[in-house]
Amino acid sequence: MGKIPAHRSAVTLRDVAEQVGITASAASMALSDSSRISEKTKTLVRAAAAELGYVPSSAARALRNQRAGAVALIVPNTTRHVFGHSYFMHVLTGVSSVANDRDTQVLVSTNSDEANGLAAYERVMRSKSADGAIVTSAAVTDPYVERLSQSGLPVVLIGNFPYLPDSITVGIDDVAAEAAITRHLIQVHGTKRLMHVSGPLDHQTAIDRRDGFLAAVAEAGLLESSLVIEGDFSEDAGWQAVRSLGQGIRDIDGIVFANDDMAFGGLEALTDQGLTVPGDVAIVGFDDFGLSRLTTPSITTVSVPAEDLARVATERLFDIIDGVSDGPAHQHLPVSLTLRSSCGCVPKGAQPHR
Amino acid sequence: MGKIPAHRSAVTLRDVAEQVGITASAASMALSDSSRISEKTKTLVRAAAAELGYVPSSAARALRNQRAGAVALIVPNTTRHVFGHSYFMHVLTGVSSVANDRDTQVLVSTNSDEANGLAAYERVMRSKSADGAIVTSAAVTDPYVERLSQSGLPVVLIGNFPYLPDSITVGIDDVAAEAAITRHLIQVHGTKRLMHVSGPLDHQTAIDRRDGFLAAVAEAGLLESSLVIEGDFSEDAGWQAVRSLGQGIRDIDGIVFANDDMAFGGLEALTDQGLTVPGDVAIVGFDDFGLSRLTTPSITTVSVPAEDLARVATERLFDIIDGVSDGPAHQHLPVSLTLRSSCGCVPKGAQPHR
DNA sequence: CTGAAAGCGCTTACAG
DNA sequence: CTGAAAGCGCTTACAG
Repeated sequence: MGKIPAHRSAVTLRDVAEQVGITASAASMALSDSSRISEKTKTLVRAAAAELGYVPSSAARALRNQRAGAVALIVPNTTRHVFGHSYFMHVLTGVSSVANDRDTQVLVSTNSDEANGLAAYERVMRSKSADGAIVTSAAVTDPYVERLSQSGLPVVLIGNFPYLPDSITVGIDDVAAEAAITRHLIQVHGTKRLMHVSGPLDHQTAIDRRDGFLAAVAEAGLLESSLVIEGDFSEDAGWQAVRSLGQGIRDIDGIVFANDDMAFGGLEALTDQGLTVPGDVAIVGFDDFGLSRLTTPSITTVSVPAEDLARVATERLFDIIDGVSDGPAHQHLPVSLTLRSSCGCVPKGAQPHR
Repeated sequence: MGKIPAHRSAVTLRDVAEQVGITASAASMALSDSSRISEKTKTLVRAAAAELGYVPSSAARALRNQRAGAVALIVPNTTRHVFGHSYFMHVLTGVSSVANDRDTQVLVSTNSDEANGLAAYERVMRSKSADGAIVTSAAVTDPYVERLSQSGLPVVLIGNFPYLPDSITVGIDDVAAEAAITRHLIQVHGTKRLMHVSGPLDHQTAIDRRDGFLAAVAEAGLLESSLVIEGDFSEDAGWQAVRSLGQGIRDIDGIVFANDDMAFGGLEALTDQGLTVPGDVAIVGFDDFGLSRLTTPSITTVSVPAEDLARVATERLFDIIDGVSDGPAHQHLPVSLTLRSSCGCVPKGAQPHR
């Protein structure tokens, strides 16, 4: 009693206004630099706001403006296992940086368990906690992605969703990229008997990369001598795929793994069997989220610009939220081939240590 | 005109109430299961809400209740580099799972650049976008952590902050853990000339782990023959530390790396120089965020329960928000030693493939 | 030009 | 017991 609680004393616009001797309305206009308010008053109000440490209430603003001032990053739990931690950190970083520039909060919805009937991220949108969403799911079978993208709410998907032609997407051309790296193996390193270890084929990314592999192999007339094994993007799956061939692995001279994690596992399995990489078998991965340059040998891979994808997707999302709806519905960002040792490009030991 | 926009038609409590023929007030009470409302009306209201797809406006609720219904996970950008992606995904997962159970949103503030004077996360709190914050910074020098923890706002820190005795923290006992794993190297594997590669010594974690190492070495009477090199938790630093000794590395028979990433780099450097691990030199790491079991040899390490830390911290945060302020100010969760090949425990090749 | 009311969507304290 | 007003903190359309 008599003591002012240190933290519960939220400073409101009214406090600022009173200090200057005007109404909250006027103070509001002053802070938004309205031409109705004199420069003198504006200066006074700004000073008072700074002195009192005024920060607008996000709730009041959201309610009044009918805008949350937040975007949601939605991560279906299955996706996390499929794409790994680094991918999401890159995406989160990209989303955050764009959102920060717009003074917008980032809400992460991992949908840990879809216990409550309504998917966690559906609630986020319906409660208007966020003005729009970035979705990173890739499972072809995820019904929520479809619902969300058709809800009319501002949503941008990262990846490719050919079965949702009306959605807005930002991705890479997985087919072309996987074809390109496969061609590299064939044309530069002369591999003739290739294996592809794919991702889970209920994921568009996995489908596309496999198709890219098959296209490159077919155009080189090597379809007959090639094979595809389905994995699940995990390091373990790469290991299993190599092992599953038994001694047959010795007939293979090139392996295109659909991501780096599987390449790590495959590399381990090959080494365990006394095969050298790239000497006996050349291998390549996909993603380049940070580990592929650290293995021995380092992994040749396709560098996916995850952070840029997120950044572009978020900018697109803001455009949609703001009613700017031009721009291509489906965008592809360029990727680059990162040539390292595992394909035979950089001689072992010759590469600088990072 | 005449066409009802599909998505902007937010259903409010008033819509629900009208359908039942009561006031919004009554509908509100019905949905919150107030004893003032008859069972019959409650049933009607619930049905109407379900039919119309009513979800309460988070902004209106927040404004009225003076509660955001969200917690913030604050990640100073320096920290991300220091602890890596996996650590944050574990923390995020832990925070999300507890927040989900409480129907609370998770807001991630990465404070990408502290351009706007006020740190991004200070704005989050001041604008009442979140009711409390989990902070994962570890830099001893971070002034914001101190300000935030002394702001009176509900804040729980993950880690140890001895210089902030009034803060609420959840961490592990880094000193004891590093001492324990060092003792393991000495007592079980008989190492006599030990090196410690520490983290950046302006981080409490780095200081504590170094102190743990020194304590164990001292109690074994090996202080004379031991040395400490400061790293920065990066894989590269581990590599550099080993290299920096030149041929002197051949006098070392045990290395305690302050985290796994540095152990990876160190392992590579050792192997490059023709030294075998654990044959010539036994090494151990710290963290166990997923990669240490995949290297060859796999890395013996201290398993840090990052997700549990986050979970406990978040539960604590909710208690504080709810005014429950008992419980220890500084909590330590137990850690476990995970014995693998790099210390010499599991004979090479004998371990099952993950 | 400027003052001050209305209203965003809730919840609960108050009046009847 | 129950109906309906008041008010959370903003912003802007409206009245003067």
